[in-house]
Amino acid sequence: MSRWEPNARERLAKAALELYSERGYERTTVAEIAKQAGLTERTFFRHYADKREVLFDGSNHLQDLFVKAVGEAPPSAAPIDVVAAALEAVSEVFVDRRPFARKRQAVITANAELRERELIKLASLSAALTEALRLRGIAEPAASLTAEAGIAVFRVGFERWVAPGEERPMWPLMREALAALKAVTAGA
Amino acid sequence: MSRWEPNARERLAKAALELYSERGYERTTVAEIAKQAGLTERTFFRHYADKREVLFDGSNHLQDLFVKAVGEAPPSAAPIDVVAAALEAVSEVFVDRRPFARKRQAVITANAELRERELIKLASLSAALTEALRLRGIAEPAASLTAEAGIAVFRVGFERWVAPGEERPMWPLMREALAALKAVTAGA
DNA sequence: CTGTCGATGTCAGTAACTGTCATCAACGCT
DNA sequence: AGCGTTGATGACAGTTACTGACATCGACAG
Repeated sequence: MSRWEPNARERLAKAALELYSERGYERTTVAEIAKQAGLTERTFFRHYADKREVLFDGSNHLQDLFVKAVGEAPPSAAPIDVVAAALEAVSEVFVDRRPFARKRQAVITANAELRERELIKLASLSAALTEALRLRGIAEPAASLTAEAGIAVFRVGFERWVAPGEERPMWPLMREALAALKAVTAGA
Repeated sequence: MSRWEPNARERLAKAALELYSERGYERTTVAEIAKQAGLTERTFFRHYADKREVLFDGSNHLQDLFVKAVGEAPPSAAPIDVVAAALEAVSEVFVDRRPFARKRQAVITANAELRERELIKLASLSAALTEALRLRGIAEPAASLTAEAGIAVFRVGFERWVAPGEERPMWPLMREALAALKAVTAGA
């Protein structure tokens, strides 16, 4: 018999999302989250660096997926097609996650601090993508710009995918966004 | 004779940049900044919403410049050319600001909280750009993607412009970044 | 049976940020 | 000249995010 209930980290993440949804991020204290999870405030900060981070536990996983997909693309593929392949691979793991994503995104969108954190996670993703593209022999600034463009497509596609009423799967939305970007940068 | 020294806001911004540069952002307290400026901590928070915002006083001005330049582009110009024109206009105002920009950027790059704030300012810029493009009749998602692409170019170009040893003016660097983006999204 | 380990609790402390009230030069009005 | 208002600042108390240090005690290896 264990001394404590297992899965402290997951309990904290769940409690945080619930409370942020109900009362709003700002009117929720860390002490309340910890109490809801049957823990203390100090333990919360042992699992998450700060009050925002608890909503971004999956971002490392997402980043790994992107990098892995880039690494597995055919060697001959053009940079933009590598990114497209990564977007397709990533889209798959979001199937069945839309209800959770919507709840989480509503919380993030409602608070500036959380939007900041989301942006730096996307920037980190972009940096990892840049590095993965460079490993394929793509030079700067093409690598950075391809990565930034890919993240821009991901952002726009994701926004539409979580939008209320939207029911199409993620990949077609990403493909549309990518096509729109290509059309726009083509010049006229 | 005035009751207080004038330009409290500017004094605070100057003191903050100096102290952040010398000791680092985290080891500087708001009380120290205020004291250096001959004011109190409470007054600091009357001028700036938080400890980060004091480094981003100019971002509204930059945003206005972007929007204004988009509005003044020839009506027949393609979206990407409108953004290019805006980048050129914006580049002009950075002449003579490179030493200041380098000092400020060094502080921001060294701290995650400040990078977050910088990212949300760029996101706000992107949103304003999107709106300005929509006012020209450009539909979604082309407007968003053009704006995001423009900001990506600005980011890459700016990064090179502030890099140590770089002496070329801003606009050629922006032009190069834009050309690289076009090359990359063209598909190869 | 015993010693180490690891997750948690407890507690004190710092600093960012906020609400509230007081102060007092400047300024306009009579 | 007198006087009420205004606006920028100071003073001060309070909340809460976050950190460091030390204590606790089941699990587990030997």
